[in-house]
Amino acid sequence: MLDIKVLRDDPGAVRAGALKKRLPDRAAAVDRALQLDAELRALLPSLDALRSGQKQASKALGKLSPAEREQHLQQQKQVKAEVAVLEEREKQLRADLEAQLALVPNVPDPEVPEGKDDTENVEVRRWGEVRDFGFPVRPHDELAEAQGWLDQQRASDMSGSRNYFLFGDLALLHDAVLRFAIDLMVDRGFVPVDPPVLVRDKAMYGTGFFPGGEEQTYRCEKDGLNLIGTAEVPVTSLHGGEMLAEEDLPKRFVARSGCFRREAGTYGKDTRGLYRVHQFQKVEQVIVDVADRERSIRHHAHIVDNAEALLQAFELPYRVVAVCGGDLGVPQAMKYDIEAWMPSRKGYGETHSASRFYDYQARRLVLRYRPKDGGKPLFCHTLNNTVVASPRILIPLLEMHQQPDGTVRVPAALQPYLRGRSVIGKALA
RNA sequence: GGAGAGGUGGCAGAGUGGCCGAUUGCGCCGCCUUGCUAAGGCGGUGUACCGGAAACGGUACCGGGGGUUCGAAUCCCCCCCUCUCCGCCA
Repeated sequence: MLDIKVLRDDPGAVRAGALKKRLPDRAAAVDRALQLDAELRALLPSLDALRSGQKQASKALGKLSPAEREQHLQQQKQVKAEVAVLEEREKQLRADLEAQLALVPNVPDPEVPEGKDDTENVEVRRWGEVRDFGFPVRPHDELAEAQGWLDQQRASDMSGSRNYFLFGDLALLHDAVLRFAIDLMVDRGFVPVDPPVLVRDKAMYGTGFFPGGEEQTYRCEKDGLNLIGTAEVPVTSLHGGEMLAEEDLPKRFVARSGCFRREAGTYGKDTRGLYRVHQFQKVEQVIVDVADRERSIRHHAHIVDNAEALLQAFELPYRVVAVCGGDLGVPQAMKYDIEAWMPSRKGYGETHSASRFYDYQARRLVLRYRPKDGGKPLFCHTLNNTVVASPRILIPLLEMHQQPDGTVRVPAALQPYLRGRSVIGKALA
């Protein structure tokens, strides 16, 4: 949610931002919001004056004699009816304004590249070499099935497509990457969190997933709860509605959770293997800090660096891309994706997504802090990034570290999490 | 799932129809007293919106939403949450 004052001051910039995100209908919401805002502001002075009169008269009424009282009572009933009409109008306008304002996307930063979709994201840097294997490379799913580590057939029979069973050493590796990720982040000063995975609409709305993301979300209608697609939702919402002290900021969290995504509208896309699945585990980093753009930008660089440290420890080549306008979500002001090299895809595949929001989420969440100098409360800035998502990360791990005989080398950083083993799997025929 | 008690400002905690946007305490800010520290005295201190250059004025807000009333933190209804007891249970 943007401040309505930003729309009043510079509607053109907000409209242009929505268009940069390739969301023309959301750009139209800017004008609808301003129209409603103007109507509301035209209404309020007269309504307030009317209410003021009513309030005073009511107060006086308490002190009148019974005879005078009767006469004034009739007058007051009239006023009451007038106020009721205007209040109804006010309520409607406020609700409509809120709804339109919620549709207005965050304005992308100037540094966000122009572009229509992910093919126009701009590479910022690369790390690591895409080595020449010198033997036929097995796709991760074939390798994993051959090792007895993966069963997608029975998972589909049981739970539908895009589900999986992991077994044996791959199940252990899955857990190892997650635990490594948490340790890495705890070492870097983040507070570990195990959040709820079922949340009310308020948290989905507050983080900007609703309205718009309903089709991507599993919903437990009976209880009015939603399964989260990322721990960003509960963790960023953690202090929603609260007034933090500046001394408490920044807050840095690292959360591990199950993540659930319906993947509606992706039929036929990434159908193979463990790339796009309905349920996965993710370790997510979230930062809440003061309203300072420069600081947000620095945090953004840091959370990208945290993810790069993990990929480097996993010895996986990757690149960082600046996400273009058309591929940017509604609430984000700027986003970097990190993509690891995946031989079976013959390309880089997204493993991390680092977003900064400024106060867009905090406004929706009413997440505020009181500045040290005792000034007016301000909305916080929020950011988040993946630390690791698994099983997706297992794709490059298996594919890049496989050996000619079908065994898989374990990077040194992960060996402590596998009881010191440096290789997993048996020699395949 | 059943029974009860509660949800009030940054925090704690009064307030059962008009004198309440709300006593008081803590915290915070300013001034004063005081060799330092500790302690004390006086004053100030909620949020949002509207109007205003500002001073300031107005309105709304006592978990959320409806209702009764000229008037609601206070009475009624629905929902959410917290706590205690009982039941069930990984």
